[in-house]
Amino acid sequence: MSDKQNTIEMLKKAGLRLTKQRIFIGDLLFGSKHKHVSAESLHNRIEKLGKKMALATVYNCLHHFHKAGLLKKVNAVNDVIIFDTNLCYHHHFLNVETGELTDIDESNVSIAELPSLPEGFETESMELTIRVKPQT
Amino acid sequence: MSDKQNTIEMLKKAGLRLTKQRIFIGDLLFGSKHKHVSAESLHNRIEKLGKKMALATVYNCLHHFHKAGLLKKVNAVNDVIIFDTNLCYHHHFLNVETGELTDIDESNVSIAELPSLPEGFETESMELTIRVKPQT
DNA sequence: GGATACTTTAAAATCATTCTAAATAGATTG
DNA sequence: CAATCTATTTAGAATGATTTTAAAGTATCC
Repeated sequence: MSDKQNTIEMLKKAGLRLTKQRIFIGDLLFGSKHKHVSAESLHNRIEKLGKKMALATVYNCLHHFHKAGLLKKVNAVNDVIIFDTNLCYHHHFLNVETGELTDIDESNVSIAELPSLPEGFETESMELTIRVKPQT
Repeated sequence: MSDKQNTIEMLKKAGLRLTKQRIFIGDLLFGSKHKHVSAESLHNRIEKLGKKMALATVYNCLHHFHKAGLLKKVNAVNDVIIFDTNLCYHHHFLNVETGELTDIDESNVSIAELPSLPEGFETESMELTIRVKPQT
């Protein structure tokens, strides 16, 4: 099954309409490796590949994918929203100089104790961010 | 020693000039309880107290306090920078509906294992964010 | 194929934040 | 304490990321 077919299946399953733009972006994102993208960075990549697409479309698409559960939102430093194709619970190194995120292999972290949640709340997600900077 | 005197001592020690605005903001922030503020929220509070101060001044002041080590920056959801008067290493609950942060008592969390850092990097800080939402 | 509802798009609008340049006010020195 | 120097405040303009708008385009269903 080609990548394109995979993406189409994925979008269908998620109940999203099959548009050229979504299929194109889906192909870029849902390959073998997990990726971190911002709307801006993804748009740049698309333009470099010679495709024309409105930046607003990229924003729309990322938000739709997120709502459909195909992407995870990650907090980043430089007030840029980062989307992560790795949906499972995991943690990040954040390079504070560049804003670059790197996955931390899940097996390398364990949180031994957790506090009890406030009354009437449930956990949506949990993320450990280790901010790193070049050694001085 | 009055609060005002405390603030003045604090600013002096930090090598910051003593301006009316900084002393006023210092008095608001460095009381008994730890606080989380954004420039916007702090500015609102100041206006409600009947003081006039440019929003840019609040931004400047928060950044200066941060550079001087009097405040910690915290990543938040709604692309709003939050400053925290609690300087020591600690974690947060984040209410995803309201953006409200609550400190997690340090003794309630322990991170058992940590991954090794990328080559040539050192840790700047580390934060666990537990995103919570009202129970459905 | 045609009606309908959802998408894409370019451009304008918005929101948090930063910058600019002029006016003001601490700090320092004589 | 006055003169000077330099940092800070301020209003308003500028920026940068994101969202909205309204019109044109396109997927889906019958």
